[in-house]
Amino acid sequence: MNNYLDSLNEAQKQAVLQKDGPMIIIAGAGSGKTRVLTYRIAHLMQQGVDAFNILSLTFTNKAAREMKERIAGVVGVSEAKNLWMGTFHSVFARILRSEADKLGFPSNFTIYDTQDSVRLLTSIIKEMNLDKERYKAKQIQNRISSFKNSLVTVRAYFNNPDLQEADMHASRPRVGDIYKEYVDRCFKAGAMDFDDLLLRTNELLARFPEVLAKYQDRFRYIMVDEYQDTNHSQYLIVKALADRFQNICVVGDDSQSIYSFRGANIQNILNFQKDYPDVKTFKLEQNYRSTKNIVNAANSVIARNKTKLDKEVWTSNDAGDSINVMRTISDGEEGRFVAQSVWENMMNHQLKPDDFCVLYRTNSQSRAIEDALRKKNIDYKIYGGISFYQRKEIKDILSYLRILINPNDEEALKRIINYPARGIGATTIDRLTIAANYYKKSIFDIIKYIDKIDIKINSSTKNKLQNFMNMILRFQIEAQTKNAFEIAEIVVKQVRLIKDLEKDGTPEAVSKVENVQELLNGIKDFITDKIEQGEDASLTAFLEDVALATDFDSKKDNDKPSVSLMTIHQSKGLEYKYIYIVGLEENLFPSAMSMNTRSELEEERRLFYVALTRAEKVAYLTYAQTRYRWGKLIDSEPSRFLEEIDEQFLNYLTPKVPEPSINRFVDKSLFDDAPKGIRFQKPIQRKKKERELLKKKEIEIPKNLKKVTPSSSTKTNLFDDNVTVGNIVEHNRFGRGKVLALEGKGPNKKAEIQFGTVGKKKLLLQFAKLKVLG
DNA sequence: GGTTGGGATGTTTTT
DNA sequence: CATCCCAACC
Repeated sequence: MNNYLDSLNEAQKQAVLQKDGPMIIIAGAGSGKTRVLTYRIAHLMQQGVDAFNILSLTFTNKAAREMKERIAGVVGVSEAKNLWMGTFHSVFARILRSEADKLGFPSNFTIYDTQDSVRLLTSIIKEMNLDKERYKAKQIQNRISSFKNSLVTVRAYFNNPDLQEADMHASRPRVGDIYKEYVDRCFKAGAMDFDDLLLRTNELLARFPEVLAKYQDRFRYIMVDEYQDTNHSQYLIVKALADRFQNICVVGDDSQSIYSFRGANIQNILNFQKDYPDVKTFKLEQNYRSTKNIVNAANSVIARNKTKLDKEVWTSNDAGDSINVMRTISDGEEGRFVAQSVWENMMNHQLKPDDFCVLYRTNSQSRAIEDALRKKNIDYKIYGGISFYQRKEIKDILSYLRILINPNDEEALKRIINYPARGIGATTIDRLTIAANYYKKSIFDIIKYIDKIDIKINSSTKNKLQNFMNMILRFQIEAQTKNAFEIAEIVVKQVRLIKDLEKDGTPEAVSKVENVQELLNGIKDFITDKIEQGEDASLTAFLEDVALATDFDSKKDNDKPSVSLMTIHQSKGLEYKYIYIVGLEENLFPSAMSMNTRSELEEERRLFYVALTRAEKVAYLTYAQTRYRWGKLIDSEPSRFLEEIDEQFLNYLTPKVPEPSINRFVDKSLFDDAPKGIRFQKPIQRKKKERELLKKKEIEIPKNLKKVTPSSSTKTNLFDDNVTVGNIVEHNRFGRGKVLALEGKGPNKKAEIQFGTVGKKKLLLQFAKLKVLG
């Protein structure tokens, strides 16, 4: 307990012992950064700093949890509990909850995820009658997000001619109006998106000096990990909070800045010295993680970047193996190579699956690896991709829970108001939305007062709306006396979400039911865990946890050892004995989207640096000559990063220069002006032509003629009266079936038919075009 | 108003 | 290849 300083090297020790004033720790990859942070906090506490006065901002919630555990090992569990530790988003979400009223938000505001934001924008763009091709919701969402990350509020936008001109230039003059409407709608819904959690925190601190003073006084010692990946908004929060005591310690590595696409500004770390002139700088340059070959190879690549701080990462570890480079024919073969290699290494070196990690640039690359590992019966786990909480069936249930907490949550309401189907269609929702905009109320409020306002909705639909509302109100009452798990269980049962799925019986439906079950278990675990810890176990707390959770946060320790598969971005801060970096091809890694400017390419290079420095012992770099992308086979060139590694550290498992394949003898451009093939014409093109032809024909056929022409078959009849109970009939899609019952008259006449393929169906005879077989 | 299948369309990375 | 959107159909 008191000899923790002895385990540190000189540079680490200096950083731990530096107590007051601004300081920056430049921490090379694998240099024991977490160790330093942990001990520094523990040391502060031993020096008499109250845990309540320490704020530590980490990059993931998992990192926060692990650090807290390690600190608890030094200072004890009960003291460590009082530390403020977490991601920017989760720490400030918590603060915003307690101060929400000042900003006009309810304390149980909803957190919109990206999907919610995009849906809301889609709806706004539609309501404004804008061309959705020109105003793509996803792109607009991105743009708004970047505004918020650099603190450009709606008003700031309209005061900024440059930004407006840029949008004008992109033929999107209404971006500002959309932005304004989006912000208003979020406010009305009592919702904040991810960026709002930071932007509104800035607003809170700027507008309310007494609030700023309160948190400045509380957070007397502030630490920020992964500082190279903070954005402007985060930078300002930190600056404001640290302004009084100036006890600010930032930790990071400019060579590992990889999140500029979401607003991270590498200048924050590069310019830290300018912000705090009397800053003390510490450099951790000794790498404890990797072999000499890996460290030096990584250095040789990152040396090509121009934008960087001066530092020299070195190691006293063994030289280790050379870095293996493998070329394969296809992405499929790449996967098989990885699986085979993992298997052999496990056998030859007594390793477990969790000693291995496969890294790739894009999530879609996981598939080929996955297939190969599965065939070899090697356990694996994929991180990222579509998270559990994004799945439709899960989001639907969460939307019910969100509505009970905050009935104004527009996106949640729209998801579930007609799921399961209760006869509230698109037209009704549109009318409600218009009314809500007009009265400046939420849709839920409109439903509440539907009898008191002028709205064109018929009484039976009004009834359905009121039934829906009453159901939600009933749930709300239940929620007052029951815990999050109980209420979730009630919702799932009463809304019959599972029942329909169970009836379905398809493999997809079965897995959905399992997912719902898993969600319920997750809520239960959450509650017991929180109660045990003496923390907030409310439904609001759970929903917040879910909104800000990452894949790693949900990882259970009791999972069986498995090979990890993830994107390089997600691998930040992790380490594995064996690392496979796959897909080292031009246009994939570096990405085709990130080769236009020097700074983009430098970020790709940092990404490669991060990937390689995850490895402790052995690294494999693989690339494929052909790869499926968008379902099409394309040729690939090896990545430039392979060329950039100093060759002395490499071991080629395949000859460096591939044998030219047959199609490489032929210059394809020779045929560029050849007539578009008769035989090899793309089917899509043919279909397009067919459609055009059909269109022309349709115009030529008089409409009334079509009506009287039921079908080419004389045996079918539009007003089919010769269908009787017991008939065997044939339907052109459902196949053969037996008529079980008839109901209705004339055009409304329906038959209930038992089909062999699709089960029971009720069909209107008018449309069904049944062929009576007997 | 609900369902379904075809078709268009899009993939970098994520709190 | 996979998802989303829309038209056609029920």
